[in-house]
Amino acid sequence: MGSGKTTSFDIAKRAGVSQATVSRALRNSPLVNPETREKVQRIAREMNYRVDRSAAGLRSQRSNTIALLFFEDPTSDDSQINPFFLTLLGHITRYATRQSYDVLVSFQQLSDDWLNEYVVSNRADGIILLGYGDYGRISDKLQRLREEGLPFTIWGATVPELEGHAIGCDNPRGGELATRHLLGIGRRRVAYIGSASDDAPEFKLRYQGYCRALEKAAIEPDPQLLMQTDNLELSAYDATQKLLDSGVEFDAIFAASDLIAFGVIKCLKKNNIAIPDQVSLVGFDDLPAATYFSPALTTVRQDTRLAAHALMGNLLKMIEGEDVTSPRIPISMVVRGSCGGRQG
Amino acid sequence: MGSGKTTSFDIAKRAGVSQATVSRALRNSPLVNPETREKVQRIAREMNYRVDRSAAGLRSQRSNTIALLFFEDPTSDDSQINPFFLTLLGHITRYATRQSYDVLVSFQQLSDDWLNEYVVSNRADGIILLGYGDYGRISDKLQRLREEGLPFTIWGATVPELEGHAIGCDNPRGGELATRHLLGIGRRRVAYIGSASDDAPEFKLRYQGYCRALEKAAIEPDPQLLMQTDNLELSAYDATQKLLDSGVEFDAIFAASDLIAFGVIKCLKKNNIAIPDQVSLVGFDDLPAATYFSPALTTVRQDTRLAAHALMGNLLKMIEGEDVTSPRIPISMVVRGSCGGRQG
DNA sequence: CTGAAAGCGCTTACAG
DNA sequence: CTGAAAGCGCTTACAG
Repeated sequence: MGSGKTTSFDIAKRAGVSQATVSRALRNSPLVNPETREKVQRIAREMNYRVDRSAAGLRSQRSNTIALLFFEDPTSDDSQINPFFLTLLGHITRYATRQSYDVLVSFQQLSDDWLNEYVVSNRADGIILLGYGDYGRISDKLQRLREEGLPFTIWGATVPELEGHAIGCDNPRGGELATRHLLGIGRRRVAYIGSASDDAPEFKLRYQGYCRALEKAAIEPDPQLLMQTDNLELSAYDATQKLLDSGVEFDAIFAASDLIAFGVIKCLKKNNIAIPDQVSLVGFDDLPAATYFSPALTTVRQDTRLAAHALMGNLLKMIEGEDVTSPRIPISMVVRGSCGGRQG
Repeated sequence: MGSGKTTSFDIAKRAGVSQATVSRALRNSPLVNPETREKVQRIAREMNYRVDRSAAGLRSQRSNTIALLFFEDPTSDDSQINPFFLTLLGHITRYATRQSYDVLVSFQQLSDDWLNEYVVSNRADGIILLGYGDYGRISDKLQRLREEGLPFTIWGATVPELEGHAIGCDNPRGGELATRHLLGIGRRRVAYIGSASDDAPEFKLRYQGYCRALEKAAIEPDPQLLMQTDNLELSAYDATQKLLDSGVEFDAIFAASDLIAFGVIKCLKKNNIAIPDQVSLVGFDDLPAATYFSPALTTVRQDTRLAAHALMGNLLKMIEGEDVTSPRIPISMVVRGSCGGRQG
């Protein structure tokens, strides 16, 4: 037995072939004779042999690993990850496993040097970036990554500069659908709670969709009905309170995300404002928790499974050196009780 | 410049030292002269150099990576991961980063061969197992891992056979606290919804705590008030309906987890049973979503940060060959509106 | 279809 | 404190 770990040489000796043949057989190379392959694989199984990933990675210059980086808002405490990205994590990981890729997970600050940290060190063949962040601050980095040809995809607004890299849903249409739904049940004073700035492109696009729906209904967007907030439940709670305190009248709210909608609901309840009787509400994301409230939250669903597959699919193509384009991830309205109207 | 990637030899040439010295300097070896170290590190920074992880891993036989394996219930669809473990994921990942470890995430079936897959292949130096599973089916595997000396920790009941490996909270005390709280506000017919079988040791322990609290109050546990269900919202919904249909009277429910409590709430609401007026409810875990319901859920909180640190801390000790013991993770009651009584 | 050989880029005894 | 050398366990031209 010896004391060392089992290597491909041990398998080779036992199988009566060369070590190179063992390597080929285990990787199902078509070069190797089927019978030889079977024999080698059987012996490898019997000896509980596993290819050493470090050795394979060093020689082939491929880690067969992708890094999944979550951007953290430094303002949020460290306990909560945005549930939307967590759903993505599940789909991405399963998809990766099916493609024989490992997934490395890490939380990063926007300012960190993840650019080199992962790909240059051969820890990962490519990276997926997740998180609503201050895009302005990372766009330089993304351009550099792009120029250096490092494979990466990112969840966000599908801007032309990041064609193929950026994957997102049709945010303007989502915003328009949500707002049109509120108008369709007779609401006229629809507030928007969420970001509408360049720092958060996807939210800005949702806001633009909101404006478009209003304009199509011949309603002028009222700046007093725009309450900017970042994507946190607590911030949304405060923003809602501010809207209430302003005394501006409104009969509906389009929350730019479900997380924001949750903060809105808590604040309206606190102020004894009835949903949907006094105020109708639509969110965005369709988090599992959207059904926990009474009434349950009407929201815009993004297809997270397709999103995950696009993020991984494009990344793997880039790793293979293929060309990619940015798909638009489908969205759909999920009507529950928080709007009232036709659905009661 | 050349076309190849930057290696430690390139740094060595530029710094006028040997490649071995570069290696030492970058790893902050005390063997190297401070000035030499500074110089080497500066040049490495300038050249954007990163140590190749595969090469380092191959040579040192250390991956500096831990694998985080989630057991999936094959019955659940692939979208939802138990939020409790997701919280653990966050804490574990951050802790690992601070210790310069990478975290590999994967979803596994209980039956998979993760035993060899990760550690033997040198993909990870140790593994953390997460998931309420059918312990009976993996206890053999865990014993084998243990005998082979492969480093692993697991979230679960702290049984003597897995001393040091298993990390869990004081489940019996949690069950007892929850039940005592319900008795304290005057409830006498307390149902238990959740598993009470050997397949799910932590839930069984919570059930035992429930029984103990009842017995201390001179109440005989009523088998009719025990509704077994696995740890899914939908299953819990069905179990609650079954309890209702049975016609057995009850004035309180101890749900073995928050996820189960969520299913209970939905079912009680559907049946127009008022919480807490007609039925008081306590959960277990204190998921973020516990505050989304009206009334908010009273529950038993587990300190997930300490849990994560214990899982990682013990694992790292095992990797270093040190001895470990299983700590008990602290719990506490979080009283919200779902019980009524003193807190209203 | 198979084998002998080279070499991926490090870390770590060993020697000084 | 530093350097020359070995070697970790593979994959992959190259030759047959």
